[in-house]
Amino acid sequence: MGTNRSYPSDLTERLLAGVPPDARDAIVAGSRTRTVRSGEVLFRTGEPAELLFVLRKGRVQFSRESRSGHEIVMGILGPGDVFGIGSILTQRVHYLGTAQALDHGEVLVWTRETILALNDRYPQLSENALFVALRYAAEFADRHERLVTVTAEQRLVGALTRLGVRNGVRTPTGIEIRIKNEQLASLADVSPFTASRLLQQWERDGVLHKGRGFVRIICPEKFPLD
Amino acid sequence: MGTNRSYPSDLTERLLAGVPPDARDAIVAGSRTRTVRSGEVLFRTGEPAELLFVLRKGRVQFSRESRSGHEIVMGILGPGDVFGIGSILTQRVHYLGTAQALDHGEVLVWTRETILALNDRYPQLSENALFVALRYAAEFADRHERLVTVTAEQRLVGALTRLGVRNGVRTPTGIEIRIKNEQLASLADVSPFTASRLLQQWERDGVLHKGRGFVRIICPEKFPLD
DNA sequence: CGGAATCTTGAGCGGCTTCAAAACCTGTGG
DNA sequence: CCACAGGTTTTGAAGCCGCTCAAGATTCCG
Repeated sequence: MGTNRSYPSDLTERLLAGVPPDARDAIVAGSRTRTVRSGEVLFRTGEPAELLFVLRKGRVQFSRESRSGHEIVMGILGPGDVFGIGSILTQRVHYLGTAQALDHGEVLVWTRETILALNDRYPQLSENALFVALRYAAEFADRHERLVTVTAEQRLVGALTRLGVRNGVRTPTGIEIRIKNEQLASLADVSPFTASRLLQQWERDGVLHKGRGFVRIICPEKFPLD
Repeated sequence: MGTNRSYPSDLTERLLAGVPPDARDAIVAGSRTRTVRSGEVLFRTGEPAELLFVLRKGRVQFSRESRSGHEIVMGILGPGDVFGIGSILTQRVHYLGTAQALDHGEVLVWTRETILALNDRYPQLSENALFVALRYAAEFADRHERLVTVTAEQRLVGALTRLGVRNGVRTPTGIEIRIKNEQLASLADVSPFTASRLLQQWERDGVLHKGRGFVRIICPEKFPLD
């Protein structure tokens, strides 16, 4: 099996919630710690779901590629996030997106075989996975609702604030988000041009500061409301 | 507990896959059979997920209401479909859509308390629920991809063919789908006017026949390709 | 038959996207 | 230190897809 004997404070909380400490040890012991380089692809859309991941350090982009070639970013994952959940199923399924590291980082990895055996002993695993899966479903549903109801500007505001809360880091001058225009645009379902223009405008209004590869939100309450 | 002692052939297959027959009996015995009238609401968006459903007869619309008041149809469920999956979680969650019967029909219902107890004995339940949840997530992801990549016309073709496969009934003259323009439009993420115009055009081309509340696909292979 | 729900039709228009090209940053290597 | 090449972002102008809105036509049901 694996090589881990200890587990990080609560970075596996989503997967191991409600699991007693000794069982946690056993489960984490079945994983392998793996470091990933920036840009490394962990799996691709449509591949059989053979591995389960918990992100420890760094960020991972979850995306799809449309046949017209352009990338649809479905989410930016951060430490603690669980992905590759299909691997917990006895029935084989396929990954529904591509996972690609955005930074140098670290993940816990279980093989399907291992996680299935563990789930046999600790069925709480699949229950927790169900919780995670439902959260993903809810996120997709929310995003879809926004896409068909609100304007491009409102979607961009929403995407920025969500990113700020989940992936932003506090700095003396505001909340900094490491993201490129193109990713941000895709997350908000807006063209990169529209994203650029709106960011531009908000920078003039003193709401945020931006540079290549990042946005720093200075004054979130000054975002347009309606 | 409930009143059911027998279970229908494989209408609970999604929920009970991989569960041995005697266990199936026990699980189904924990449910209550309930008939629903057309138009009846089983639960609403945001309510705590207290009940688990398996649809036996009839159809159920799964939808959301945007704050601007208009309805977003997320899916049309048919016999065998499982919904209200959040009820299997120990952690309380909320329904992420509204379930409304479209016909007079019949459902199996479990209370959260019951299904949690059953899941304790038969953890296969939450694994199967995970499978279902991932399918929903995949469906949302697909729909989103279509919305941002293909045209309104292509989405409408897609929605129609999917409906035909899942909810359509064979007739001598084609595959008949019971659906109103407005539902169809929402499923395809198109305005009802656009839907009407396109259907009109396809009727002229002899691809389908339509009336109030239904569409009969005569010649699916004649749908526009690109 | 009346009335409500559903569907159609036309005209107008508007929010975004598209496209091309230029400007801009940033790390690299001479 | 400077120049260069790559990726990234900006800008402007043009256009279009599909939506909106209002009004009318149709169908169904009680």
